[in-house]
Amino acid sequence: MKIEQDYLVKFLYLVQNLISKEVKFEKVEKVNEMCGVDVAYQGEIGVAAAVCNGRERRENVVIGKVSFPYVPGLLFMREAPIMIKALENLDYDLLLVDGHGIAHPRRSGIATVIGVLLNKPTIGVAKSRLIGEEVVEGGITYIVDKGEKLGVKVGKYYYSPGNLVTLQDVLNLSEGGYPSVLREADKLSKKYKKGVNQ
DNA sequence: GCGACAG
DNA sequence: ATCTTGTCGC
Repeated sequence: MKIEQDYLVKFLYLVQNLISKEVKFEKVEKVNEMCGVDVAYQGEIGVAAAVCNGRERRENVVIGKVSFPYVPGLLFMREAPIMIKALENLDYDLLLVDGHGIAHPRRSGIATVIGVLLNKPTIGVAKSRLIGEEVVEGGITYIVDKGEKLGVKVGKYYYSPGNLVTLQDVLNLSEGGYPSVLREADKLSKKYKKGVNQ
């Protein structure tokens, strides 16, 4: 029972290492439609909300039981499934995910996993640091781990590439403060979680 | 062995 | 993430 857990963690680490090798760093072109996704909880029930702001606002809310526990470094196992469901039928040029991208021990945070699985440009936006140190260079605070610049910290938030974007793209986005689509997704998920029980 | 540790 | 009131400040 305990051995199974150890093997599962080892297996998931291997999967993350493979996913990190699939990441592409390319400049994002023409971001007309941007989308943000977040999850709120009411006990074991997760409420995922995706909000997109393009010519017209589009949003999805998915409610379901989330059984995988929160394990630092393995957040994708808990939230990626319901987040991906919330993203169904939505179209966007850039996706913002609540959590880290490559600023992760195995360069495979939830924004990276989702970006590789969906083959979409993604950026991870987190409220706290998972790894690395903050190094200021030329007025910019970078998230550095083992000599690698993995992302930036702007204000109280940490931004890092998920997939199909460059560090410069991340810098440009972060200059705008906390992204409205994420704020909207957060608000929407918390709004719906209240009506879960009754 | 001792901390750190996305949400 | 969530449990939780008021309170200090722009």
